[in-house]
Amino acid sequence: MDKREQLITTAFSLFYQEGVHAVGINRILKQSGVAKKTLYHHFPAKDDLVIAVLEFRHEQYCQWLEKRLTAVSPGAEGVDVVFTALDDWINSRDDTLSSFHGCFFINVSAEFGHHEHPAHRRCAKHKNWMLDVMNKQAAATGIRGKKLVEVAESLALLAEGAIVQAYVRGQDDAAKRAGQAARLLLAHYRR
Amino acid sequence: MDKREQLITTAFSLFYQEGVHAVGINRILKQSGVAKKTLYHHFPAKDDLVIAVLEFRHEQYCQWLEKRLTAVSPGAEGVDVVFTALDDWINSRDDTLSSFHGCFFINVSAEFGHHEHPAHRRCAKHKNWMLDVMNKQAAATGIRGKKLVEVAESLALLAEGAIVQAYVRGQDDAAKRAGQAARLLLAHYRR
DNA sequence: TGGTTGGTAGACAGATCTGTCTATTTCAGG
DNA sequence: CCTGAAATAGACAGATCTGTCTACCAACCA
Repeated sequence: MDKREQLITTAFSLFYQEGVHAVGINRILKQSGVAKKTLYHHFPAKDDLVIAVLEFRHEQYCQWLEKRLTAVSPGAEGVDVVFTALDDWINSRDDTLSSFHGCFFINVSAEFGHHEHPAHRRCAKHKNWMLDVMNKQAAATGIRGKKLVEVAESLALLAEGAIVQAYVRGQDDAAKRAGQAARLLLAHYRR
Repeated sequence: MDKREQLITTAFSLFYQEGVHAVGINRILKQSGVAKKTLYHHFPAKDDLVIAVLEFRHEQYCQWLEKRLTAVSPGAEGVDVVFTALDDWINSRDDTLSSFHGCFFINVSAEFGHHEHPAHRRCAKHKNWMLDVMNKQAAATGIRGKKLVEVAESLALLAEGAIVQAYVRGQDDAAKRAGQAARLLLAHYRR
């Protein structure tokens, strides 16, 4: 594996488990077996590594979810797939996305409070993508216009809430509950 | 104001805006005008100050929400009040809870990743309380048994999701959308 | 063959952070 | 009036963290 890639994956696993500010550069170097000079050859500063890690995780997450979505046709069934996927992730039944430690993007947002910070911005972009996924699925059920926006945002809200509840309270059936509510909402909007 | 209290409120405003790990003891001391010895007289270590700050915020938050809830009778109306309260908070129309920077408890959870850590535990406790509020409101509508658990958890999920979306994506109408979905869900469960 | 590129090991500078300690002050209660 | 508790300013120790720099190595390609 490329040294750059090695740094990113090691940094991700440490950042995800312990937080960005709690993990020093030296620990990443030691665990990845990469020299400090090499790190600073690839990244001007730690913050740039953080951005690269966010990019990496986003890519990983997209591929994971989209792969699961290809198994079914878009629409109500797709929405179900999203919530079962979340459920598998939360309960660590799917090892594609490491052991569950909440949403990496929410966690990083919390550490980089200011909205203008590139890291925070990158997190927002991930959440916009998630909303887009919900939008596509909802659109496939035939919902249109203002209702489409409403239902997509509500579905995204439920997904977000499930991840947070599962992380903070350790409630492992949060995604199942969210999926249930999602089905109800979707049925209502389809009338 | 008591020095201890002064430390806690100053620490809260800094922690809330910039994160716990990003704020050093010395900045809290400078801004609050309290001596270092005094801090360590009241708290054995920084972590203990963090716990005290969490306690303070929880108290503040409870009082804020419960005050707003006394204005109406519990039930569907109460649920509405919760979401309008969230909306006012997110859009900083209510200065009881400082300017909106997401949920302090979610943010702190993200920084103290391990579930066994006292700070993380304290955050879970806050979320349990929030669930309890939803439970009481839902119970007042006459819903009982398994359905009560389901609807209360779904409502909590929506509230959580709204706070996160508002924070990470800066979506300021998240609570309105969540309130809308909440009304739908509640109506469905009441049949 | 010789220059460029990517890599290694780790010393080092300089900042910062937590927590301790000294020496001094303020002030309320017995 | 005196004693003890609470507070002050800030030096200091010791750890840690980011980022720089030196000196060296190995591979590749022109």
